[in-house]
Amino acid sequence: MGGGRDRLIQAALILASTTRSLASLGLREIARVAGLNPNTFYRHFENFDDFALTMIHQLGAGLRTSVRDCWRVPMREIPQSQTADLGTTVKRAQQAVRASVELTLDHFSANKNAYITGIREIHGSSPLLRKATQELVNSIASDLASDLTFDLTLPITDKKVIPEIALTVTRQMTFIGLEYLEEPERREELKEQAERFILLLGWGALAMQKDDEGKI
Amino acid sequence: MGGGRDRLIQAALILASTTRSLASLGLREIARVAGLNPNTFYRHFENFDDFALTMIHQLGAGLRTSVRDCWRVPMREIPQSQTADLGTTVKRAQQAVRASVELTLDHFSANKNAYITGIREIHGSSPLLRKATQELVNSIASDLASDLTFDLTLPITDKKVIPEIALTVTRQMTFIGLEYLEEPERREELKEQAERFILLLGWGALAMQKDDEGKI
DNA sequence: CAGCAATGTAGACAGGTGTATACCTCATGT
DNA sequence: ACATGAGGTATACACCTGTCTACATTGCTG
Repeated sequence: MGGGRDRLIQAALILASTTRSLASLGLREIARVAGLNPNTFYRHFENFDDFALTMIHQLGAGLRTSVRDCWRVPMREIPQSQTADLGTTVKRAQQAVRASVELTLDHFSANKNAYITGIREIHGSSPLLRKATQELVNSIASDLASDLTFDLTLPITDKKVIPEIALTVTRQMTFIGLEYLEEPERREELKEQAERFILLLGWGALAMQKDDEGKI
Repeated sequence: MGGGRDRLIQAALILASTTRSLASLGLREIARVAGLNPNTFYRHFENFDDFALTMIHQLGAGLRTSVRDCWRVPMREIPQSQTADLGTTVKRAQQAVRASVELTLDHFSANKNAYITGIREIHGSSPLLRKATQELVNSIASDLASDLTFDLTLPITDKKVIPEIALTVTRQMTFIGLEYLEEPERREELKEQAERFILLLGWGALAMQKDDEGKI
């Protein structure tokens, strides 16, 4: 019988996403669900912190790379701006955002347990796990910021504002994503809400910049 | 010796904000910190859920009423728009937002333990506490939405967008507020970040509306 | 084949936990 | 003046937890 390590991680994932927070799980509890002797735990991990951290990193690495495409693929289909007139560019951007939101929320559904477990630790009680998950959020946000600047040549001059928008969107998707998972009957409404929120930020960035230029 | 009930709540507040999540605290642990016999717990509360819920409600009621003024007071000092020209109105709005953010973050500092304990349960593991804290967030957001519509007569026609902005701002302050408490050296930066984010949403709402009107 | 490292198991220990039962104290209302 | 009930305490029980030591199985490698 092999793969005890993975079985422990799988068991913890199920337990954490359905019952309590990852940090509050017990080593015996996890081993019981995994169908293993409690001591097997020590064959693979030093402490419980070690276990939880490798789990977060493993889950996080998977989510980070796969969620990136949810935004990048639709973005690539937008033509570089400034070629066509502003009206059609905006319309295409809107469609891209809609497609991105759709893909991202599908990604939440497809990785439900991982998202629930991870998000639960963002504001959780263990400083170690909090730090790890917040770094993950920051990584995903900075991926998004890179893609926004390179793939979608936005007419935004203040380069500081794009990372901020990316971080805000990523954090907000934390809330909306969990609602999406927990209240399936509101899924369409939540998609529209997320889309509107993101477009609002985009519009805001453009309008604010135009105002600043007018003043200078 | 009296006030055992309050001493239990105070003890739980200290424990929850400094060590683990409220839901994962033990009844004996709390009584020990309160300097009381474990069984005293049962004199005041049915279960642990009962205890945690009354605690959330008590803390929440206090926070809700006092945080409302952090926004309302500066808002009241803005003149009704449409009287002066758009330029000065925008400037005054910006100052009001800055003052509101300042007051709100001071409010976080003054109620640090309560905020940490509460926010930790928003995405926590106990469905009961999650529901209670999310309702609290929704209440605060809807207070803000009311004040925005009545005190600050915004030129926004689509009435659905104001509650959405209020909810988004409230949720985002969850993140920024915790960072503000945990990283005092970044406080000024965080204030500016919060201010920019809120103004971005406001600009976005106005710009998007202007665009819609142009299309009709 | 022998040896070895990795993986899993069994049993035991000290300590913490929720909760039930019983007892004490003291202010309050009649 | 005294019964009553609320708040607080002491003890005990069964259970669960993390961790230690010792033993068994497996598969690879010389």
